[in-house]
Amino acid sequence: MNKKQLIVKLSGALNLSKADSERTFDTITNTILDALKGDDSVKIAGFGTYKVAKRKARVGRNPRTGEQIQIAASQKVKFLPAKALKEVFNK
Amino acid sequence: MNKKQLIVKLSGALNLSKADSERTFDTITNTILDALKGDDSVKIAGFGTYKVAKRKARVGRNPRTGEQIQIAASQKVKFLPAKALKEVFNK
DNA sequence: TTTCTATATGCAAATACTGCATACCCAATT
DNA sequence: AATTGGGTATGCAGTATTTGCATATAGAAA
Repeated sequence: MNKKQLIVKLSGALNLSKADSERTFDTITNTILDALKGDDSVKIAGFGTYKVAKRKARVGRNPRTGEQIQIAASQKVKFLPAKALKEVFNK
Repeated sequence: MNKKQLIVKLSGALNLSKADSERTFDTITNTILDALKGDDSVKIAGFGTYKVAKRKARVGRNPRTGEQIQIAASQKVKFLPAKALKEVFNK
């Protein structure tokens, strides 16, 4: 399922036009992103938690040449599903 | 940041009451969940992809007792941030 | 049409995972 | 507004799993 199909579903569920649904959806993702930039975690009870995780620098490898490469430290967004979410998919 | 605080932000950005913002937000998370139950991935360009990942059964260990444990196969929801999302947090 | 994303490759190192108790913070109800 | 019940984080040990590097291509999405 891609974004367009999701928007169609949302449009029905929210009783909004597709354009409005998309605007709403984008606003929400942007708000979450902004929150993550300031704070470093966004907790949504019953769904999950978005966190910015720091990843240490380490030694990697160019899979094409096999040559070793130093990989810089970085940050990535992680999503930790809530308990309710795990249960939904394990019944 | 927790859900309540996020709702307040959304309320401002969407120009909706807090109650409506929360309803909208819950509708979206539920729609994503439903999509994940049917399909097994939801791709949102520019944000990320939610996937249901199957995890094989394996042998684990109770860290308290050291005793070996058989861990059943399970499924969990994974979120893979899009490229744009990684870049935001690595500048 | 033009941008975005998945895939595939080998391999080292980081990190997730498990049970469980405690502490904590949040959400909802009164 | 306050209390309470429930969801969530933390720490632990050791193994399993994931990650992420470069890069081109194919396929899908905007």
